[in-house]
Amino acid sequence: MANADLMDKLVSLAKRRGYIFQSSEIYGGTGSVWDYGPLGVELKRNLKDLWWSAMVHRRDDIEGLDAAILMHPRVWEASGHVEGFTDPLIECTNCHRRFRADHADVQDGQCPVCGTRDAFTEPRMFNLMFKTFMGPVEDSSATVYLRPETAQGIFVNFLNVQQTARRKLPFGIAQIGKAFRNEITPGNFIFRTREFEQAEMQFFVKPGEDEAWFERWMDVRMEWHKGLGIDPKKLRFHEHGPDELAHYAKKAFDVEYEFPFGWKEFEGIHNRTDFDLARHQEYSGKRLEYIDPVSNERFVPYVIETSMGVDRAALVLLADAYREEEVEGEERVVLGLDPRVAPVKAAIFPLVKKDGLPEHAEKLTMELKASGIPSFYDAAGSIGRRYRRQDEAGTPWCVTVDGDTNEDGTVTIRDRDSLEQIRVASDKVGSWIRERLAG
RNA sequence: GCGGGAGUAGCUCAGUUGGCUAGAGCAUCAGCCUUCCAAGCUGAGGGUCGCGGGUUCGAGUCCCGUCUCCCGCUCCA
Repeated sequence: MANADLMDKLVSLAKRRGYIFQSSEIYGGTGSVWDYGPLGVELKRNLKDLWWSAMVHRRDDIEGLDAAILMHPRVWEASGHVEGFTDPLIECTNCHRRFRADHADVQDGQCPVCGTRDAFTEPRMFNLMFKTFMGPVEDSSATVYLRPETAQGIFVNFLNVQQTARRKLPFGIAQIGKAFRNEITPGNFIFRTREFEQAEMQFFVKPGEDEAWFERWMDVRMEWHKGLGIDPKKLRFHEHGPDELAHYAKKAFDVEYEFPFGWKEFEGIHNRTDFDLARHQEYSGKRLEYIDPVSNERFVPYVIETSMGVDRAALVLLADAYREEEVEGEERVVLGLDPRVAPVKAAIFPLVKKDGLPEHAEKLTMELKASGIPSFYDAAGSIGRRYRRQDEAGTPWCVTVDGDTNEDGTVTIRDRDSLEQIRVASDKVGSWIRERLAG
């Protein structure tokens, strides 16, 4: 399958099945903003819940946080985003390429691409931060930014969390939330969007221990991704060279996935050193030091950051799960999602619409839903058609109520991937599914 | 923002030099049929042809404007 086609098919399937819609579609759509539909929101929630479980609930060294999107404007001066996120760009009026005006290769007035001299436009400032106004009056004194990263909410709360949670180093603070960037070049579906969600963890360590923790978090995060069933051959690390490093980072590794449009980052692991805390200390005038309770040593901690793009990770799951295959001469489209992230866990069918089978199947559906297993009842069309619908939606198990159910109380559970069918007592379906979700 | 491409049903598209009430396949829904992998039959719903203006007896089609999307231009989660 051609890769370009794969993205088109993914976008199409995502819309057809209710995973992802373009924002404000009835008005013609809004570029690079997407809405998650009934199935998409479940996928994304499952993904975030798994992350939170792994990073917060199942660890004893990380606290959670949910900081506000709007922050004091000075935060972004301290963080370097007011300066670092503003690029003076010039454009060659001959070939229409754009360049950073402060880069050396355009200082002589010659376009490095087409060679035309003195054909540049005046520099224009592109700030990647969204601005809005705090309060009813649109006055510059009330200008605030939509956060371009969630991390700063963690840094400004470092002492609050450390003290209230009575934490000793090393420990981390985790948070999931929206961030906003006025990207010049958004695109590739939900890969680069102007509104996006991050799942971030900032791990505070003693300076000198940062290198070792960096390595450990690289391992932890890569193992986590593999644990979601993502094809290991399509996962790799990419180390940032000196030119690529963000203004806050001393060392950075990307977790990359081989998307249909190439290897691209969907999580970053950064050694942010003491840059952020030190800058906030400087700009706020407040001490942001950690005092070691044993040695009474004072220092500004170093920070190891793991920052996952939730939307990108969702795209990884979708792209990795998508496959087309043949079953008995017929083509089927399957979203082979891990059952833990699959929006619907079980679809319940009456084999035929008579003999009380629909009533039995509806009752079973409600019982499963009541027990917390997202389930879906479907009686429309042939059994094969219903299997195909669920394959495409990513549902791992289909449960069919048939004539034998009336005799012995068993139903057929059909596995999406192996296509194996087994008989299970109707009242044991819930526990059968729960076992597999846990394992 | 600049260059290029494109807007007709949920999706993929057709629609002649302007000319009947804008069509097809798939999908969806209802009914029939059907005892485990997209069978079949009958029927239904769904479109102000992106939007606005103009030319014309008549515009999906021609003209002008406008909006939006997609692709490319050191952006990073």
